[in-house]
Amino acid sequence: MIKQLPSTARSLPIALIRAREGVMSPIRVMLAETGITEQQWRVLRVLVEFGRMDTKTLANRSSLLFPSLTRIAATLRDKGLVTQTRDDKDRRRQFIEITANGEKIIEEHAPHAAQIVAEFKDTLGAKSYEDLLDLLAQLDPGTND
Amino acid sequence: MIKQLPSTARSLPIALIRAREGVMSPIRVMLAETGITEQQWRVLRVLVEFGRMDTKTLANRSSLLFPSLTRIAATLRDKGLVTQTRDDKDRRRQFIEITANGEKIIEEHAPHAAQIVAEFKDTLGAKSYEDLLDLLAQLDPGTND
DNA sequence: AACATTTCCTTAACATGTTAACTGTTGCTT
DNA sequence: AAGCAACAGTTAACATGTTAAGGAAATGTT
Repeated sequence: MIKQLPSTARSLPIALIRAREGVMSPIRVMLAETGITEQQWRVLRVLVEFGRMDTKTLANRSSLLFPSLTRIAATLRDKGLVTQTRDDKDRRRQFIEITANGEKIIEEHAPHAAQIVAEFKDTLGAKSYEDLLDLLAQLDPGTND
Repeated sequence: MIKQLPSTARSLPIALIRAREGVMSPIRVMLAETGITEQQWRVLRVLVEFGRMDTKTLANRSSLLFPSLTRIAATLRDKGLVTQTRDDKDRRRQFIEITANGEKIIEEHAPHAAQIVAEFKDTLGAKSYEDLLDLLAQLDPGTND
């Protein structure tokens, strides 16, 4: 019997995709004028929040897989938005740091981004919004971070 | 000021990504033994649930963009899991239908998939689980479907 | 009928997701 | 010191996400 699966309308994975699409849609419009992608924005934001860090930590905090981050870091470096430096003590490791130009992009668009987020908070109501974040956190495998 | 943005730990887009990753992780393990991808699984599931339909409707119900569906449909056709036929009345349109082999894959793995979903339901509790789906639906742009 | 417009779908181009194989370093063992 | 496992990153290969352009068929307008 196939009815063991929930209808696609009430499928958790699909609901997550659609919600993400709904949230990202206006954000993508905002990002279009920055010239960087959603993931690049995420990386820069993490760098602004936490400062210079090694690639592994950056990948985790940005919720990106390693191979993706390798490519994204190269792109950001070519755009002059971050710098990459080797660790002298452990030459396998690499540190990534945001540049002034990188910070500028985040700063210039932070208000707009904040406004978009605020609108979703209004849509759901403050309490539901926090509840949602809590529920989503429970589904997150790396709740240990 | 950059503090206008919420900490990445409480960012809605990032929370959605991480939750999705948490949910998809065990599902991907299950899919690995089917030989099809997550999106291909989604397309087949929609076809099982609703039957033969045109590409546009299939794309919407599968939460896939058109170009993606074009490629996925071609892949599934090559694997013999779906068939594509032109509409005689409107030869622009194309109908896609699941094959017996396609149905077989869904049926054989539906119990496992249902079990994975059930475990998440247990984790959150039945009520929270439904609340979550409701909240996610509010973020979905196409709540009209 | 001729034309532009719309619709359904495909292709193209670039970025990312995902898994696996590979390189270079460091650390540990013997 | 030689050998080997573990670690940090990279590269490769294939599939998908995303936006834009293209192609073919249907529709609307004049």
